[in-house]
Amino acid sequence: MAEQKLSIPKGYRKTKQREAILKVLERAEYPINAEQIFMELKNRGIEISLSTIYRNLEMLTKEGLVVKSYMMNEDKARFALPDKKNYLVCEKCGKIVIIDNCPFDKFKEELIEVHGFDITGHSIEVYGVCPDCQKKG
Amino acid sequence: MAEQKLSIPKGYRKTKQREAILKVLERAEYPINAEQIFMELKNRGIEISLSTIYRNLEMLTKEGLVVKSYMMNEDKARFALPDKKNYLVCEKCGKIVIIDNCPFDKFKEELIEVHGFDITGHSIEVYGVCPDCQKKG
DNA sequence: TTTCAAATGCAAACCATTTGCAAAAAAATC
DNA sequence: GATTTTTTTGCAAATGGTTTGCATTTGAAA
Ligand SMILES: [Mn+2]
Ligand SMILES: [Mn+2]
Ligand SMILES: [Zn+2]
Ligand SMILES: [Zn+2]
Repeated sequence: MAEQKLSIPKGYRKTKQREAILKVLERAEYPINAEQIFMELKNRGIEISLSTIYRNLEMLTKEGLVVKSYMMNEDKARFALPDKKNYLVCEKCGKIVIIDNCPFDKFKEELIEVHGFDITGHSIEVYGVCPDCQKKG
Repeated sequence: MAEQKLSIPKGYRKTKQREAILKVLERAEYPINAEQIFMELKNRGIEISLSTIYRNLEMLTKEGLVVKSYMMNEDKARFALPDKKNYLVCEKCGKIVIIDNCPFDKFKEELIEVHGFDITGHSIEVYGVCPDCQKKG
């Protein structure tokens, strides 16, 4: 179950900004937004602009290395590595807890047992290709 | 399995705009955004402003009558009645199909069987109160 | 009715995100 | 390793969904 090291996708140049963003996402424990990445890098003394962060997040998302998501009562997008895309959010304090095993293989009761959350709701989005589009190739 | 008619929450006034918004949400087959509600009402000759729509959607969401969500590659929020908050989205054409039974009680395979989608991914968000906050009351 | 808080419409403000463009940096080529 | 080519970056300005201030209208209580 070793963490596979992330690398910049083929066809894209290796820049210190790009690598720094990936490193922050790797170390993050849950989805974070562009501004948080910006701050984290600023704290580490790494020069970067917000637009560069946005441009890279867009690229990484398009390439499938990163997953974009939105949370209730937030108007900013969050980004995370795919293994951190399913999570529990506390309505009160905003605490985020990653769900390690795919929720599709579990039940609500089990989530309650494992995390101790009092679950009040959830939202699920499933992506795929509909029958019509499958036919159209 | 009769659809329970939506009504304006206690403490809020009954206005034609408020009722019109609720009616649009009731008739909608899947989550829609503020602009779509605006257009729908305009087509029906109902006078309303976008800000009134936003203000009401915020109130309805806060009161739990409506659920807000975001979709991939869209920078607008969508709103729907709670029974339409779980759905399948086609990555190719954007078609939205409501998942009638709580996905937590099903498996991916069943979704494939029922809807014929080729499922490529999903994201799940669970809301609740964490153990710490439960203790704090 | 009269009264008054709540709701609306309009325009302006907000703010996360995007974009144009010139300069800087990376990879390719010589 | 210098030169050329292409990508990437930074900055500032633009974008666009959403929010907000305020004067006016409306709902419902009295
Ligand atoms: Mn459900
Ligand atoms: Mn926006
Ligand atoms: Zn909490
Ligand atoms: Zn499709």
